[in-house]
Amino acid sequence: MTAPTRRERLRTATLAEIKDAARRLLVTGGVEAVSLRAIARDMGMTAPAIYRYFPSLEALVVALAGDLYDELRREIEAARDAAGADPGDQLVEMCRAMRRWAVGHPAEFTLIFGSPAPGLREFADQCVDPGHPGARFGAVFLTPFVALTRGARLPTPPAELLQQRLGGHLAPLAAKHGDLPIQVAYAFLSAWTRLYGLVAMEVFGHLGWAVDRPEALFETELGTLLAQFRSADPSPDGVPRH
Amino acid sequence: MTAPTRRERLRTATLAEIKDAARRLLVTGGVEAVSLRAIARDMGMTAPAIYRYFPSLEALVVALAGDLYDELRREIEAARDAAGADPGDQLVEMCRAMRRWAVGHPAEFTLIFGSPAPGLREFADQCVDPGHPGARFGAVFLTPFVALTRGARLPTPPAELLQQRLGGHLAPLAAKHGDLPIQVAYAFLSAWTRLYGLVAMEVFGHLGWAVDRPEALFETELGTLLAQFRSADPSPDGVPRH
DNA sequence: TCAGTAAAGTGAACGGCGTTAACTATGGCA
DNA sequence: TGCCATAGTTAACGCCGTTCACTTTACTGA
Repeated sequence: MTAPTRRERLRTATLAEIKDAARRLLVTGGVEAVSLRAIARDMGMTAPAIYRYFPSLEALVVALAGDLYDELRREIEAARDAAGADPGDQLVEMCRAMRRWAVGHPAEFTLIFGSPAPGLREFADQCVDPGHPGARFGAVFLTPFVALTRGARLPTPPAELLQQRLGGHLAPLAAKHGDLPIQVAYAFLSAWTRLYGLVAMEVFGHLGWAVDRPEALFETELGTLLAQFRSADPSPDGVPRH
Repeated sequence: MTAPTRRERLRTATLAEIKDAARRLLVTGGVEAVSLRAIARDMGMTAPAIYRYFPSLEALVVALAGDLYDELRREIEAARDAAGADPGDQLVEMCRAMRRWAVGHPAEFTLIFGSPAPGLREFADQCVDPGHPGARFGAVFLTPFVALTRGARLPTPPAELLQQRLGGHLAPLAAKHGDLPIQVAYAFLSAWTRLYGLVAMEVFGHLGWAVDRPEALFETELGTLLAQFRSADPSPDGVPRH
């Protein structure tokens, strides 16, 4: 690990400046406002110069998306670390941090979790690789979820039924976490899609027809969701009651 | 209601042709492939001519989105009508029709349910108006859901708690369906966000890290979802509790 | 029937975009 | 000192939405 040369320092500084400008444009005008010419204008440069740093606008946007995954993950890790030792508390605070970040950074959330802009479809597909920023993001949720559900009777169909219906189709997940019981895997997926659906609908403006303060719905849903998984309250027959 | 003149007939025909071409471009290249010039090329026209029919490209895309809502609604109504009289069966088939349409028409689904393209944010906001295509779409689900949950003990927090947490924030929904018990309203919203999350994640490619056949997950989730609402466990007097 | 008019469509132009190609300046190294 | 990879420039091509001035076409009323 030798010290970076002057050239290298300049290069990484310019690279960061490009991504900063791109982020600024993303925030103020959405992904369609991110253009090479606008970035270059912001930096006092000309557009073709950016091709020394990224092979295309799409590649730049993909790199930005990777950074955003990492930023969101760090945010959620911080919420987890501030929540104490109970995995249920940790998950609640992580979900809240997720929504808080999404609502506070709608353009960024849209970029990584919305309908994929050109080039981001491939980025999402590569998420099976454990080193992918999205995969590392997801793994953060999995650990406390496993701890929470350990020993709990999960509100899912019985394992045999899941195995029959779903067993052969969880290959991507099993490749990374082969030791996951199928009930836990299914419960995790179910919870994740619920969380995603709620947050995404709010950020995309698809809840306005029903709710005028989505946070209230989120908190309610978070409460019922967690109640289903708390090991203190195992439901006797798999159907949650209140 | 007089017969349409020849001019009017030509006009509506051209209008339909424009939307057809736009739809074709949407399907093959996503919303960013829909351009006035490409549409005009497809029709053997020049781009400015389209301004006789739409004030802008955005307006054209919004009109297309409205048509798509109607198309999806008709598809789902057909599935309901083919499912017999049981509201549970109806809902299952409607959800399946929803996913089938979404997976079969990813670009169209993305346009109306994805992160909003320019101009579609406002379109989504106007969804509070009952005449809005999106509102009419949603209403189709509500009717059998209310029938299904009538007399059932819903797997939600008790009505008092919901009233306290959520009561004041369902104004948009209450404006159209003021007679809806809060437990039913909340259960409907919860179920809808679950369905949305699952289908959207599949269509947007955000499930590839976990599942290689999303339909299996969808069917499993649909089963557990419906099991929660089937009136197999009605309150003793057949009257909804709230 | 025919003049007048409103609608439909054209062509040129403006400024924006991604991208490529040819070219210039410059920092770092043998 | 001389070389050369690197970073940056300008010019250009072909897209794009949109506007404007213009022409063509179809309908209407006297």
